[in-house]
Amino acid sequence: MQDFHIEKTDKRQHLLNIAEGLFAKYGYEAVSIRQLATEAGINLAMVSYYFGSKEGLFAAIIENKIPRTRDRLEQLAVEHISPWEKISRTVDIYVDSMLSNRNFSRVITREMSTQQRPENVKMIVSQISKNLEIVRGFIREGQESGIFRYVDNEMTLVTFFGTISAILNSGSMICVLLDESQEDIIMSESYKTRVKQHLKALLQAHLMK
Amino acid sequence: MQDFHIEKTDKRQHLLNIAEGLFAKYGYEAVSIRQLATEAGINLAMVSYYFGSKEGLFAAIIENKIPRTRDRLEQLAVEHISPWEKISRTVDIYVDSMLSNRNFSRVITREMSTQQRPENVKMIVSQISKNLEIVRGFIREGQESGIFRYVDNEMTLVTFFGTISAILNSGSMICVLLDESQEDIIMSESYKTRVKQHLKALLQAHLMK
DNA sequence: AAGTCTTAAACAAACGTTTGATTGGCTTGT
DNA sequence: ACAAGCCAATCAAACGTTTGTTTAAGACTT
Repeated sequence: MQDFHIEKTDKRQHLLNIAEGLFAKYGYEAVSIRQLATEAGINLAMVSYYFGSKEGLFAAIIENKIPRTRDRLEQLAVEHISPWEKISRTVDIYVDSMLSNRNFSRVITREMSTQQRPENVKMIVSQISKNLEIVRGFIREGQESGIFRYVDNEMTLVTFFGTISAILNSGSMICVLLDESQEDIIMSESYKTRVKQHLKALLQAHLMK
Repeated sequence: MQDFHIEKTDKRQHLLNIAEGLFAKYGYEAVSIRQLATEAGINLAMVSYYFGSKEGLFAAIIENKIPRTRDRLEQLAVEHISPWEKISRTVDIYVDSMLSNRNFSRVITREMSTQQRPENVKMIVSQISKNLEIVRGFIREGQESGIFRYVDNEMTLVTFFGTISAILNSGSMICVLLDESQEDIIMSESYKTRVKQHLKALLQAHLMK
């Protein structure tokens, strides 16, 4: 069921995509190089040839795809809109990017919950924490201008990311909760809208005076 | 660094505890039977002797420790207290049980996010969803008696569990966020209190009219 | 003495990685 | 223009480890 007509230059990227999907589904250790090679339609030696090692492949997935969310947040930071509007747009940005790059987000989440490859964790944390700092800035802004309550800002951020992570990582649980049979409902546009609406309502009630 | 004076009858349980910790830390596939045996101070053949296989050991961890949260929730359900009081006590129950059984909760979370052993996922989901049903009942109760808003109930539950899961699984992220150096701050009693307070404030603002 | 527990050793299978041969396109010297 | 040389890409095969599991003999308990 795989594509045997892969463009030469895209072969490497094709392998990266396949690997991302398999790692997201089964976890790093559970996916063998042979499985990767078979599903990507290449020889297993090519993995080492391209990336040096299995770990090299994994690192490449992370490095090549650290989301470009930062740019969008920084752009948001300098706009002349209300703090609440910034929070609201932050919800849009994160739900869109994490649910659109579902596999990647799951790989990242699982890597963070493991203490196996600390250098990876450090790198991811350093990236994400910069984003968190920006969002925390939005909350503070609202508080200093008197329209937000003084809540537990850090825990509020945890709730924000925790909600999205839960949606990404507990697909089968969500399906039972929503009485849905198919898991890919999570990817649908209407579902994204629902998640956004919920997070906005939640944060508005929590933050706004 | 291991205990060489293990009570005979507790040897099996000791292995279960060690395994739970290692699986939580590194993930199922990344932990070998040899590593398990060494850290538990037993012969590696004992794992198969006790549990038949590595998967058997894993299943035993799950089966022997499906949290007794249900009993506490069901007891809560029949008490004559306000719906909000029930939600508030639910927060206490879940934060206590999940943060006190941190390793177990992490094993469960990771198992759910994987599509490796579907029978395990099914079992876990069926257990948890019963609990969710009870909590959802509390929310409905509040809505029908007119003191709760009609929010997105399912998403609210996702936020509830997502927040606690994020705390359990993203320890290093949280530490950066809180400017803490040591990870075991998460286990401290004062931290538990903080999580509870946050969740209660959040849910109150979200739910109460 | 019987039966349970414990052990070191061995097992096949699967793992990530390396090797050496082969290919095919590109440059180079004439 | 064309053979020679080169280099990156690709492959099947084999490498040495490590994996989970089994075995068969020994030790301990009752």
